[in-house]
Amino acid sequence: MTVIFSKKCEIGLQAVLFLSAQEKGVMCNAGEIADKLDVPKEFVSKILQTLTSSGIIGSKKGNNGGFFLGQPAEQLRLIDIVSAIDGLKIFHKCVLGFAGCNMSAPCPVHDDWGKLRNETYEMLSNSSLADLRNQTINKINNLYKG
Amino acid sequence: MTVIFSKKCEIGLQAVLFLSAQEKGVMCNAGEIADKLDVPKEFVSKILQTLTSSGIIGSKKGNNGGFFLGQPAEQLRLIDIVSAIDGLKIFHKCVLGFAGCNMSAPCPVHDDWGKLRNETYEMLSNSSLADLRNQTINKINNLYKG
DNA sequence: CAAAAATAAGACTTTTTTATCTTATATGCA
DNA sequence: TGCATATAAGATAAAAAAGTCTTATTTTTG
Repeated sequence: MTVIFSKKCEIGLQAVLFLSAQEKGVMCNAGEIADKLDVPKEFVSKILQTLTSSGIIGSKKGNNGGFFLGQPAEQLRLIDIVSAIDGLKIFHKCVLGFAGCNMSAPCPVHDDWGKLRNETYEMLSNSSLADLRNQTINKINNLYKG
Repeated sequence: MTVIFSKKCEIGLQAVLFLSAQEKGVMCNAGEIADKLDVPKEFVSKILQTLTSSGIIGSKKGNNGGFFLGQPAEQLRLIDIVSAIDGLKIFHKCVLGFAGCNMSAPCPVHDDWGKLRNETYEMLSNSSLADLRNQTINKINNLYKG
């Protein structure tokens, strides 16, 4: 079980962070990304296709091709990747799973979770990939391969 | 996709809250709970078995049997149900899915998520089902059946 | 122009999760 | 005692998610 995001989304987030840590203009192929993140190449490849079609990353076919950020790092946020892969439903659903959870019929943690959910959303949307770059580079350079 | 908890866990939480909203000594059978929560009887029944074996709820077989809280509502917390069904791993994993995420190699949201994760844990563990009772009763009386 | 290397696309397989079915066992009551 | 009605338990089925494979297409380079 993942924490909040699906496996696909986690890998998508990691892959885009990986790309954002590269020097501008540098392209990475699927094999390289898969190797660094320690996930199957075909799987990461498929996820990157999704992100390509939504414009978050760009791709170039053929020899010496690969993937790269599709927009300036200043304009990309983690929430954009989440939105493209898992969608934003989790930011509107009751954490206890009650179907009709709203202000007039709130679940016992409705307000508490509402606050935490908003803060989670902010965590993913208030910083651009450019803002996160130093931490991202540090993480990418210390990837753990078990 | 669920928010944080598996479907089983969500239904387990809802079912236990449902039981905690009953008058003391009142027993509910699986059919009744399934009907109110709008989920299959056999599914809720199976989840209740898990919770029975972990002592969170009690059960009585036979005619007029059913399920009931296995401990005083003052001693039960939402985190106990989560722990019994999904486990507590999600409170130790990186939200972006990085394998070796720790203080010396933190992901770009390591600290932010750490704080939110702790507050989520507190949300689920600082109140007993007794503390939540009024809100729970209100919710149970306003269950939405789509 | 041909070969090599890369992504694109979609079919397919496997694994996990969710849901259902069946049989056994326990309880209460006529 | 026998029947109706519960849960218990485990097998099975269905659905969803994760992962793999194959073929097509594109691009660079010799």
